[in-house]
Amino acid sequence: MEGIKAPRGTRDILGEEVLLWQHLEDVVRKIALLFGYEEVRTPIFEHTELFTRGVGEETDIVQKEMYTFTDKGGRSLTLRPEGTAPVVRAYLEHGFPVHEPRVKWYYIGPMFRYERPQAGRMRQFHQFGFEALGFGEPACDAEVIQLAWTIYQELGLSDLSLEVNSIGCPLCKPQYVAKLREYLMPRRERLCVNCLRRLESNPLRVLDCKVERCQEVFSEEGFPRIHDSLCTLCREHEETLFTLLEDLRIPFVVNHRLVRGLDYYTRTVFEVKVRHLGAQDAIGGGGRYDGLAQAIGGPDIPGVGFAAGMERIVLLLGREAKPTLPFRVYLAPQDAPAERVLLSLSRELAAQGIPFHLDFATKSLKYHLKHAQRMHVRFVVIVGEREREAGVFALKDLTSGEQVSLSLTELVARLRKERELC
RNA sequence: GUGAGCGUAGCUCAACCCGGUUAGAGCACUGGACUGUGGAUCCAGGAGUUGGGGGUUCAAGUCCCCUCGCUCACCCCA
Repeated sequence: MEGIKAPRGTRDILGEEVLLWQHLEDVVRKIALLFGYEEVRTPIFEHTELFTRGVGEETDIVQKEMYTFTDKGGRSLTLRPEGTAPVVRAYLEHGFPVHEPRVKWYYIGPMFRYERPQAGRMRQFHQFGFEALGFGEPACDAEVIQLAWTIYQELGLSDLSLEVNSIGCPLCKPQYVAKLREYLMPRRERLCVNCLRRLESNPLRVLDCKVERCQEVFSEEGFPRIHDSLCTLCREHEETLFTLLEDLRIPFVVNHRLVRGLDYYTRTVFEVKVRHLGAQDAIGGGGRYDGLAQAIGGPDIPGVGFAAGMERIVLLLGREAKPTLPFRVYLAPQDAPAERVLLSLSRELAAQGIPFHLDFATKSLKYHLKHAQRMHVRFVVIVGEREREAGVFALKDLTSGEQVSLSLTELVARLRKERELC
């Protein structure tokens, strides 16, 4: 067929699924407000350089997943693959380091990565995220994790696991990388080709290799743990965070192999996983990125944040109870004059804050009632010749089947009451 | 980028192995039985270039090849 379809890796969100998305967004905004995070909206595309420098040349995102294009002015632009670098760019661009160095922001919106789609992975996907810029304290790491945890709880998600690790800072990370390389080089025959490549380009990433033979190497006695290479400050940071998480009664496990894909992370990294979601089981992750602001040309500003995948969360929400449909009144005119009456009524309902669906007289009453039922609407207002002559509105309750004649004021009062009860 | 599975009506599927007339059914939709009253029942109707192209054959939805798309997995992540 010549019909144009949504491009690969994109999709339409419609029908009842929209209610799930709205619910998720409502919860995110509510919890953000509670924790004092303000919304920031950055462009969907940025200069490519922001991501190559901010996310890291060696990352999968930059090497193979970016939607990069040249605009008519010859600029290289990229559809944002993640939210943190743009937020930090906005922070720097608007001079926050000088006039308000400590901000807590959140965002919700689409991200783009060129990958083969599969369950829970799309080329256009959506994330919400929180970023605390200018905060170097471990308590802020704890707050961000608590924020994430609170949202998942508010959404009623269960079976979640939180993994935490520290990958050090520019002082101690290189020392560990050196140790790691030193340990692995004599054993390189036992590593997969992928790990051999990463050992050169991005050594930390070998840790989360899933090849069993590689993991055997990493599990052996004497394999250097990143934890043992942390400098004093990083170690203190980590210990404080763990204590605070325990205070907050947020269950977590330390995963010494958790490194995460983006180059900008320092110290704390964490990931939230869920069972029963197929291969793509991470529904959120984040960490500290004290080097990011400098990497994209700003001053030395610490930061910590997290991002969550909304498609994956909606998949989980969809398995729970169906969303409750909003209250709505169906307006069913029987003839042209009745359309005028109901059109006027609709203006009154709108003024009173009562949602409605107005259909038109080209359809039979039978159609209207059937249609109203299919829309899960409980109340139908019918106006035909009889009602017009009597100057009333017929209100039918589809649940009980009963029907009453009401004046305009009675009708509005009744509907307001029903809406309250809903 | 690699691998596997799958593409038939708006949706779910049948017919495919083993080629054979006009590709069927349920749901949904529209109308009617019921000329102003839904859910049930019955009847009727619209709807398909069987993803696209090529090949084999007297004959292709069915077999073969190519291509596009979808799905899942690898990779990696959200």
